[in-house]
Amino acid sequence: MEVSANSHAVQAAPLPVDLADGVFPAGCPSRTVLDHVTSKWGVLILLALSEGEQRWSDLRRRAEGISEKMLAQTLKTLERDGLVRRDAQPVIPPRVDYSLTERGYELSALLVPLVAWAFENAEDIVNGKR
Amino acid sequence: MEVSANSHAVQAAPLPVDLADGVFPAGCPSRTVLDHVTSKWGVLILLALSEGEQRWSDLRRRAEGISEKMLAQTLKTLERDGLVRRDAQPVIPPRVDYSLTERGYELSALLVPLVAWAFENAEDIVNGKR
DNA sequence: CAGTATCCCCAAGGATACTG
DNA sequence: CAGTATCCTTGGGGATACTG
Repeated sequence: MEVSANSHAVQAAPLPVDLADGVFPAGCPSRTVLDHVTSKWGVLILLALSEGEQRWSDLRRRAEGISEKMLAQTLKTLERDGLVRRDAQPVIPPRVDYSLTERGYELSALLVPLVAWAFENAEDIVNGKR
Repeated sequence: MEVSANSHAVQAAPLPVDLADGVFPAGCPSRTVLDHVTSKWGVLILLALSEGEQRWSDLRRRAEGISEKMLAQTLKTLERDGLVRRDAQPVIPPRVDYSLTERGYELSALLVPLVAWAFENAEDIVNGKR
């Protein structure tokens, strides 16, 4: 696997949002959105789609280990959130393409570095290396 | 609440990691790390700590809604992952400070924009606005 | 103050079968 | 192919009580 990223020490960025007390209020919409977006399968789907349009069966294969139920559920949630677009062709057998909306792309651009970081640091972390 | 961030359309960034088939292998360490880091409470704790050292009781208050059990569990996981440092003073009553390690800061620098984005888009998303 | 220890429950999510 | 429907289990996680 090829890896290329900025692994030089990043200094703590000042919070762009004022979260003085309470990182987020308990019932806050941001919590919900964050939960959708950072959900186990949500991240994987969003990431897969960041490489371009994919069919249901592609996504099933690429998000290795996902069940049909969870794929359907995750896609619906992301679609409702306006992050994923569903394009169903009226043909037989059916063909459905999933892709990111503009907002979805915006998000994936933030997700990609995070996932790349996880990928790069995974070994050290699970092995307890500092 | 004060907000300042780059909300102009971000174009799809090319994936820095080659994930040709399978976003991630099922048993992959990155999956584990990603799960820790993007867990419901993990994000909130990491974010709170990105503003500096905090005590147990601070964290409990700031991650509004968290139970003692989940706070303990989340902190332990993050500590094992080398993202959070625990500093216990041998005084009575006990005083324990939590802070980010260097790796933790590196991560939080990636998390902050994500959370900021969620915060900015939350309203539109839950209201179904495009 | 900073946690542990227990009990307990519900719903997230897997497996399987079926369908337009 | 692209899903839906159903059943069923497990463990995530809340509430509460206790402790050094």
